[in-house]
This record gives sequence, structure tokens and C-alpha cells, in this order.
Amino acid sequence: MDGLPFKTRFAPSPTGLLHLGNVRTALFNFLLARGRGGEFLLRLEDTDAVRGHERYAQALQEDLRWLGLPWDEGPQAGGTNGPYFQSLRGPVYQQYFSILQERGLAYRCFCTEHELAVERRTALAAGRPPRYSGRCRMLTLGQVESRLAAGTPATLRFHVADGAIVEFDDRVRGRQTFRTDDIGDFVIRRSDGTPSFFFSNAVDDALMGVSVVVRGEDHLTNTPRQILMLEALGLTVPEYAHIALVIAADGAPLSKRSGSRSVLELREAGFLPLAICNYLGRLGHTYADNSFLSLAKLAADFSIERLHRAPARYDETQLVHWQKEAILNASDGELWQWLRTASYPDDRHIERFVPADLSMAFVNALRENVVMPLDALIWAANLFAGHSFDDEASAVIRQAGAQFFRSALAGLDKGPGGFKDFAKGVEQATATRGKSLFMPLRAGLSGAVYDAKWPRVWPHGPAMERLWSMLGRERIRQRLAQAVELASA
RNA sequence: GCUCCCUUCGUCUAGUGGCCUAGGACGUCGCCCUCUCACGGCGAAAACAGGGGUUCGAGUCCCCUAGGGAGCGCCA
Repeated sequence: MDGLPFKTRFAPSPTGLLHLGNVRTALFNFLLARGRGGEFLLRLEDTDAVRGHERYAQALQEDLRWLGLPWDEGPQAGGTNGPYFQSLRGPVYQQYFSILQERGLAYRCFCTEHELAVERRTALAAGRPPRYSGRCRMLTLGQVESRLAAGTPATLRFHVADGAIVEFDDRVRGRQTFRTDDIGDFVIRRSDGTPSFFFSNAVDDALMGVSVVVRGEDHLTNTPRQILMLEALGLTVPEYAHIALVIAADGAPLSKRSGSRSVLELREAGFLPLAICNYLGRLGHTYADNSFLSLAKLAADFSIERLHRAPARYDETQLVHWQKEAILNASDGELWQWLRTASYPDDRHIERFVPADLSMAFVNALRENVVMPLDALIWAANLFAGHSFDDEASAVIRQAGAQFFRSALAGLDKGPGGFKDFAKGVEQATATRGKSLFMPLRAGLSGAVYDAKWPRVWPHGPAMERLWSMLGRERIRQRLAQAVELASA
């Protein structure tokens, strides 16, 4: 079993934006398939009547592609087991409903939602599990016919056998045993004719040849129901692996309130796909290697045996760590493209500031001082936008005085040396040293000594030697002249 | 309420009875590098939820308690 390639799947319901928990499940399924040369399938579970699915289905596919998790089979990708939207699979489900009905394993239920709610409440009050009593199963054929004829809405329920045991080996949680007596007859077709999750999800996994289902542990107790149905239908039961859920920093389930962000929000904030994958790949799963890994490496080293049973907390400081790693490991070109995604509210992008021939030099100068594209944008503006000195820089420049910068200008004309020679010259000419020498120079050259956006991480900016060689003599001359002006004003 | 599951540094985790005076990573703190921050290097503080067993020996096995989670839906 272990040697065979897995066919895995991600089967989201397009009812909202993809969030961290979902994406981690998708990632695990993707990695599991990729690592073994298997296949990864995408299926959209858009069965419930609520519409607006279109938009989310689209967004979700975009998110997966952006993350670098393409699917081998599914929407766009095609495949022989489609359609891959459950809303298009009605006839398939109808066929299997019929089989169940013919075999006497499914029956109509005319209970209203209100009746069921009352029943649940009384069961709970009496200390019993709030489980469906199965009373419509007792209806005679005549009663069923007449209610149907009267147009009474009916659901279809699966008849769970009494006194049986369902067992299966969960790939992460081990041997599982459930008593059918603990499972009530459940709805497999809603009164509007659409299939319920239990049904369509299980049937499609079987029909589409999925061999392992990696999903959240919230599905663990659904599993015996699905196995019961699949066996009743004579379909192949896949293997299951139920992973622990991701929880928020406070230990509560992830929610928007607790700081869980959608993939879209993370992308818009500037997180890199590989940062997210490196982080999520280690949330509830272990890699022996703690260094930054490519997607291929993440896949190659992924192991279903190293999936955890205990919930893991979402911690954004760790995500930020992987973000830094992703930046350090990206190519200049990739980084430049990434930096271009940030813009000021008035739509000025980075290429508005950084001259085209300096883009690679800029990337290299800033690489170790940037976490988000916005950080670089601010630096780009400071460095290239002309007369811009931020408040702090202005204060430093005024304090150093016009004479300081006149000396610096004079030193600049002395010779073609690098920053070190230049700084030495200014040191001698102005009789300043250390902080009182370098801070004014930094303020003059870079336009900023303090970055308000990420004060804890970047109080002061990139190495001056790098700025020096990137800016070039002419720009530096202009900036120093501006500093003289500012200081004498 | 009932059923099931989980519990190692602040966080992610290694650990499958002796290799554990519990290892790594992030974060924190200190030192070095250094014009600043970052990067990099070195180092420190920091955990087996609690209580009982079993055993020559328990983080590792068993039981109880506590805390947390999931499920019991015409939601997925």
C-alpha cells in the first residue's frame, strides 16, 4: 500500500474565501500526491441552494494556483471523472439514490424541521444524544404514497443498521471503531432534491477513484456513515486520514475574530506563497529539515505518518519567519515582481521611483531589510523621489547643520573612492565620528532614518555601502545639495 | 447530556521503556560582526498538565482527575 501513488483530493464548498485551515488541508493533499507521483484532484461541492458560489469557486481556484498547488484533475484541468462541480452531478446522484431505495436502505422522511428541532431538544433534555428517532421508517407504503401525492416535502434518509460495528484504519489516528447504534438515520437527499454532504462527498470520492482522503478531524465521525453507504452501494471505500484542526493563538477554533486570515488577505498583505507553504507544511506535520524548502522538497519529504493528532496553533510570528526565508531564497527577478505588487493609495508603484536599470541593485540592497512589498515601496520613495526627507531625517539633517553637508559635498568631489573612503574624508573634514557622522549621512543619502511601517524590525534601513553603490555619484550629489538646503533653511 | 479524540519550552515540534541531567526551529534575552536596523555567528533562559500505578528503570505503558477539541443538523 505504501509504495503506491496516492490519488488525493481537495473538495471545498465554495461558500467563502479560502482560509488557513482549508488551505493546509489542500496543501497536505497536494504534497501527498506530488511526493509519490500520484494525482491531486479538485472538486467543488456546491450543492446547497445558496448561490454566489460562482465567485468563490473562481477565487478559490485562483488562490490554489497562486499558492503553487495546481490540480491534475478537476475544473479547467479536465479528467475522465467529471463533471467536477457537484451542482452538475444530479443525475449521478439520482442513480445511486435509486439503488439505495431499491435495496430498502433508504426511506422518505416527512418530518418538518420544526418537528426535528423539538425532537432534538427533548432528547438533549432527557440526556440522550440528539439523534433522529427513525420514526418515518415505520410509515406504511400507503402512508408514504398519500403524503407524496399530497405534495408533502420529503427528504431521503439512509437506514443505518442496528447493532453493527463499523471499523476502519485511519492513517493518522489508527484503528477506529464505531457502533451503528450511535448513529441515527441521516439525510442523504434534501427535500429540494439536492444531495447532502455525507452522500455526494462519499459517492464522488469513490466514483472519482480517490484513494486517500486527508481531511479535518471534524469529519472523523462522518466517516462510518460514509463507509456504510459506500458498502451498501458496492463502491470502493478510500483510506482516510483525519488531521487535527488548526486553532487560534488563544486555543479557540480559528475564526476571523481570532485573527485567521483568508489566503486573499495574506496575499494582499504581501506574504509569499512559499512562505505560507513552508509554514503550513509544519503545522501539524513534521519535517526533519528546519530550513526553507521548495515545493518539490516539501512534497518529497511529506509523510502521512508524520501528521499529528493534536491541534496546532496558528502563530503569525512563525509565518513571518518563513516569509523572511522565502525572501532570502527568491531570485532577484521574482523579488522585483513581488515588490511591484505594492502601491500607494494614489496608485504609484515601485517602478515609478526606482529607475529600470537599478531594479536589480535595489532588490539586492533591500532584500534583507524587507518583509512586505510596502516596506520596499517606502524605501524606493525615500531613495528616489527627489526632495523627500522624512521628519526624522530632516531633524537629523538640521542638527548636523549645513556645513556638515557642504563638507560632504566637497568630499564627494575629491575622488572616485567607495563609501568607506568618502565617510573617512567627511570624518576628517567635519571632525565628527561614529553616530554623529553616520546618522546624518544616512539621513542625507536615504531620506529616512526610521521606517514607521515596521518599527520593530526595520528602524533604520539597509547598509549605506549598498545604497552608495546603487545611487551613484550624481544622485548622491543632488541629495547632499538638498540636505545643505534643508539645513540652511 | 452522550460518544470519540487530544495534552512535551510562549509557539511549532523531536522523542514509540534505558542513547533524555528531554534535542531542534521560531520568538525572547545577551555577546560578536557592524554607521543603524536587518542578515550572519556564538550563547542563555524556557517544557514532559496533575495524581496514582506497572517496571530494576516512564516523557514513553495502564488508570483517574483537570483542561482543550470534535461529533451527535434538510451545514459542509
